[in-house]
Amino acid sequence: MALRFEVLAACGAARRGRLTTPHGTVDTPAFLPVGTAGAVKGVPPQELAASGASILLANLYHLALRPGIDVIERLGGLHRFVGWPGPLLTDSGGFQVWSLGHLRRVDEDGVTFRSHLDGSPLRFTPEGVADWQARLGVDVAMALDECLPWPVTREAAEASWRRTLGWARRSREAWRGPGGLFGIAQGSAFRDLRERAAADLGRLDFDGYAIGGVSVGEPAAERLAAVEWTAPALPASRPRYLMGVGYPADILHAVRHGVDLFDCVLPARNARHGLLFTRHGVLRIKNAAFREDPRPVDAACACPCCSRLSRAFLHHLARAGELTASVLATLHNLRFYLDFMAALRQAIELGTLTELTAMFAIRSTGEDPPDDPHPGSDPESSDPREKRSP
RNA sequence: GGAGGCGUGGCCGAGUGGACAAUGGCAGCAGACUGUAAAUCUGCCGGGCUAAGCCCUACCGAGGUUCGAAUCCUCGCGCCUCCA
Repeated sequence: MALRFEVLAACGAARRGRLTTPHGTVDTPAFLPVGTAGAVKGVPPQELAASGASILLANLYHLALRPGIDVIERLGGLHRFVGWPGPLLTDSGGFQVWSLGHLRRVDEDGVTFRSHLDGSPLRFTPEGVADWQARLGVDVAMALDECLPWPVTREAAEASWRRTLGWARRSREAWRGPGGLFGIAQGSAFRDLRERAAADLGRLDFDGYAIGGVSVGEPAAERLAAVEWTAPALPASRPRYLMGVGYPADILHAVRHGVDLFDCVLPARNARHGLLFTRHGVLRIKNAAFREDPRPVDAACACPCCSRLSRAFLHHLARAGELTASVLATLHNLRFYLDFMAALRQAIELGTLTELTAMFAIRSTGEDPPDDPHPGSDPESSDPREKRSP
């Protein structure tokens, strides 16, 4: 078996684990920064390691389109190509079935995309996707799945799951890579379907199991429910991976239900858009309130940004549209997420999970963000400009 | 001295008799973002109200023509270009 997963400690359903891959180990719960095209936008691979990342996510659809699987293979595989020697996971392109919904056609055998770059057709089948990921040499490959939009009828969700399950089976049989292969459970917002999907998938003996089909625009309650239904129904001996989630509160919630791995574009994208995560809540650095704020973004953070730069400077760079603002903010948000995950791991070992909500300014789980017309008025926040995380 | 051109909301800049509180862009104020077609997108952006409607004040200034003027005329003021 290419991957080994051990559960080192538990706290309720939450697990403190270790995933061993061909390119190194991943302490779980872990967060995977999203490097769609091979790098997190604005962050060189070396800096990523310094931020505390142990495993990086890249995207097969985007890499297959550009520069092409052949090119990466000839250049010595994905690790060498992107300059990241640690564990790598590639998403299969299943998410693009949703996000690029108008550019693809799904049939029983697979998916045909029309390139968003030049319109040329590109065929994705379970076997082809497994083969590409094997040739890239990734540590964790994802089976091709159909990520459904929300909402969707029960009939559509059921038919889709039957198809995705077939693809999962074919992927499992086709997998010849050096790393492990994860299957992805779907089921949309239907409890019995979610539970059945988890059970169906669990019988296929994957190296890990993902919960897919969330964070596609559904209400928070449904997203949380999908996790609560699916996670416990997946094999306990393998890592569980919640794809595309989320805010710290979502992550904490999922960890409490036994999820081990997460990935999300939020820390990187929000950073580029001027939204910074801090231990005192969220902060929109471009807001006028920070123009002359000499304090660091988060005094408790050791990222390159917080260790010597002021909010005022970051505010200035962001307003000036300077590239460096994005770089610094991304470095910070990633560091925040990775610190959060480290704290989560420690809390599971110590049995102090509950205290995290205060440490990282997490308001609650299981609720949509409140419609507060005056955010920042939380009495627990030391500064009215620091807003609580959703 | 002569000839011509131009002055529009914080800035740039459309509009050249009614559909104009006045297109755009920038700046400004706020918000969104969840397995990345995102360094993106959205809302507000003269003032006031018993606000999807109404009322004021507005296109350098002052007069005028007209049912009606940012748009036409006259006179100022300011700026620019060319020729001497």
